[in-house]
Amino acid sequence: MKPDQTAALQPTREVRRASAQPPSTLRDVAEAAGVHAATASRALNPKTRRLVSAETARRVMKAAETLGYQPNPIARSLKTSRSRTVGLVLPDLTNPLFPPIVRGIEEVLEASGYSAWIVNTDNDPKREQAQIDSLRSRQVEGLIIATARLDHPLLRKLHEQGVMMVFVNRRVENLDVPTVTADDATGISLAVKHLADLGHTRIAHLAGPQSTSTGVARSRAFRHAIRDHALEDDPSLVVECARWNEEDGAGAMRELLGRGSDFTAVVAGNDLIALGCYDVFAERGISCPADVSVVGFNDMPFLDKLSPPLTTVGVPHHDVGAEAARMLLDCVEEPERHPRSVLLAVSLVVRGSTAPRRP
Amino acid sequence: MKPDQTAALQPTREVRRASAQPPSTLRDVAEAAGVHAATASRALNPKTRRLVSAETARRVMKAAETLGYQPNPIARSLKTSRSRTVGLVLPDLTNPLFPPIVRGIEEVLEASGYSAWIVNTDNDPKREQAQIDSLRSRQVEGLIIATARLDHPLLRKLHEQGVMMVFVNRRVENLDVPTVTADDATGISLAVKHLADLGHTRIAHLAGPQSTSTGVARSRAFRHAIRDHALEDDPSLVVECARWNEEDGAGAMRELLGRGSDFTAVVAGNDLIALGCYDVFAERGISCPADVSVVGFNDMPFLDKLSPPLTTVGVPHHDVGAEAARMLLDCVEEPERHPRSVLLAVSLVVRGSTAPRRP
DNA sequence: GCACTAACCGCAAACGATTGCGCTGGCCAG
DNA sequence: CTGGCCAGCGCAATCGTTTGCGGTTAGTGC
Repeated sequence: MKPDQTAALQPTREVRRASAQPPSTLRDVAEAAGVHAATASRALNPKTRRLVSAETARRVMKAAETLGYQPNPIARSLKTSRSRTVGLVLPDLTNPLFPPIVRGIEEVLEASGYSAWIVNTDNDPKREQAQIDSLRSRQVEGLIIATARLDHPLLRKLHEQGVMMVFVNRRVENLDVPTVTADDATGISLAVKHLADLGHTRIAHLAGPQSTSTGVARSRAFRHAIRDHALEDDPSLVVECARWNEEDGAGAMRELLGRGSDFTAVVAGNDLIALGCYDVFAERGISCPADVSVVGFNDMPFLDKLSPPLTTVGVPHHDVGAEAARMLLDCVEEPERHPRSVLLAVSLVVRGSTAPRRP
Repeated sequence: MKPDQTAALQPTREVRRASAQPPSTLRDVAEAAGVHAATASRALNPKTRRLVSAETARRVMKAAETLGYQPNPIARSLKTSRSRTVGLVLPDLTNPLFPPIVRGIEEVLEASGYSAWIVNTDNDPKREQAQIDSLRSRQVEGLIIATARLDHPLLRKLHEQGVMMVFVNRRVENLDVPTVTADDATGISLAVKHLADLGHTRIAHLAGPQSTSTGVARSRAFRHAIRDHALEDDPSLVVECARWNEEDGAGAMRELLGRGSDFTAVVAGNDLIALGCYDVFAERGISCPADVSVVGFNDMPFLDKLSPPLTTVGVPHHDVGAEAARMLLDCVEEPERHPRSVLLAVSLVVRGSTAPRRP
């Protein structure tokens, strides 16, 4: 090991290019202002500034300004065990559902001087454990979790340990953690009403995983809506997908067709499941919406360009993220506050995949 | 300020829930093994393990094991000014092009014990500057940059300062920085050949921003391909988009139609620009591919479900990311190595948006 | 003129790891 | 028997901040 005192980004390549002088430290500022580092620290922090005289505060701040001083977050974290950082735990960034949420989160975090560490779990509990461990060792001050399952021992344990968390989209059973979700129930109800208004009476449901709160909320809402509109309540018309993706959506649709019970419309657990239906329709020469109407859930990007454009339930992803971030920051600021949860309003986005029932 | 020595994630809420004992430190391990912290440090690090006797090394490692010791990355970074972290600078995570690249990057980083910090710049130089500053202050060991413009003073300066970087998708003019891109030239050439084979002779090009290397590479390749196939080389058939998005794609298509020069096919700078064309076609009752064929670039997700499914050139996004990460790690490991660049092979993905020219 | 207080500021100890250097003891050669 | 060497380990400094505590100064009341 040769001694290498250069900062991380300064390469060891010998006398490489222009100087790149090392960033100035608090000591530099203090020296420039003719005070002790401790005083400089207090002068720079608004919360402690009243502990130093106005005059020295001014001098220190000017020195910091001219030196272009930027506090070293690493050193600060080490001392304070805070990091102005939160962890963001996603199943898979590749799902177009998440980027808008991420943007919403980052927007409000940034306004408060925080930032987010994004990790993917691929729905693998081992990975999830490892990623969360890694986040915690980096001193994140809280977690925004998008991977919750109804039965989720890891999250339960974290909560017992007092880890600050908020859930997005899904929640854990009997766990009193702030959650922000779309209003699944009215979303589904809007969808069913829309189909009922179009004359459909035998409506199928490709439910999301019943291991997730969202999956059960939506399928429960589906049953209720069916009864409310006095439509045909046939258990053989609902099939569950093991995962929220196209593949399982397609599988469920094949299963449904295989059962032979007829239907003229389907409400899918989410947009990806709906896309799975599209695949099967293409396979089997079924026409949408002529033969069967489909409605999705989420209104993920580019659905309007599909063939046919997918009718779906629009949820304000950006707001979901923003709200979650706000709640997490609230928790961090005043941990005693009782957890609230918020339900965001949704709206039906009618496009081309739904049509009146063929007479 | 009340004294708060609890770790970041342990709440101040009084005696909240189960204990959540503080994570064990190197000293704890050392004590348990009956050695000094320095020795424990050496024993735990494979590179320095030969400095301690095999026996003590064993004892220390066992102690670490039973205590569940996890080194504190913050403290380590502070001391070593390394972080096992790289920065990932994107224009906008919401662009479906990026998530697969991100996954590729994370995959190889993870294998080497690194992880990535993702930031968005929204194509705003101020934000870019701020975000990169923030990354650097967090001691990232290198940057993967997806926001390069041909003329990019900030990146040029960073390179002069010796900051480790690799570019993805785009490069900076006259800057000798490792880059991984798709093979734009053959991609465009495949597209043009495909259209020529279908009988098209007047082919338009909606070029990407000429401020980006990718934009100029693709439009240059377009001109060459046109000449190679002896097609009509009419300057009024190419219009430039200011940004790589649907909106500007639509604008460019309107401009093109406004010019009145006729054409039967268009190769778009990327998929989003192509989607912009779809919008305008819908507006004006133009039929694709009957009236005009369209080919995109990138093969972003879900294009196969569009109406019509978009013919495009497929680029291995995941590999782009993986390769970039590998190169960055190489740079970090041996900074003297001369920068290589890699060009990844592309392939034409023929779908429904291209058809033989109408007689 | 003295005691007392408040306002300011510096000292030094942390936070948890890494690392140059120096000390110890055992071993071997002369 | 002595000197030298080396392996193995501990000491202490260090990274850049934050913060409890104690010391100095000036100001006030009597």
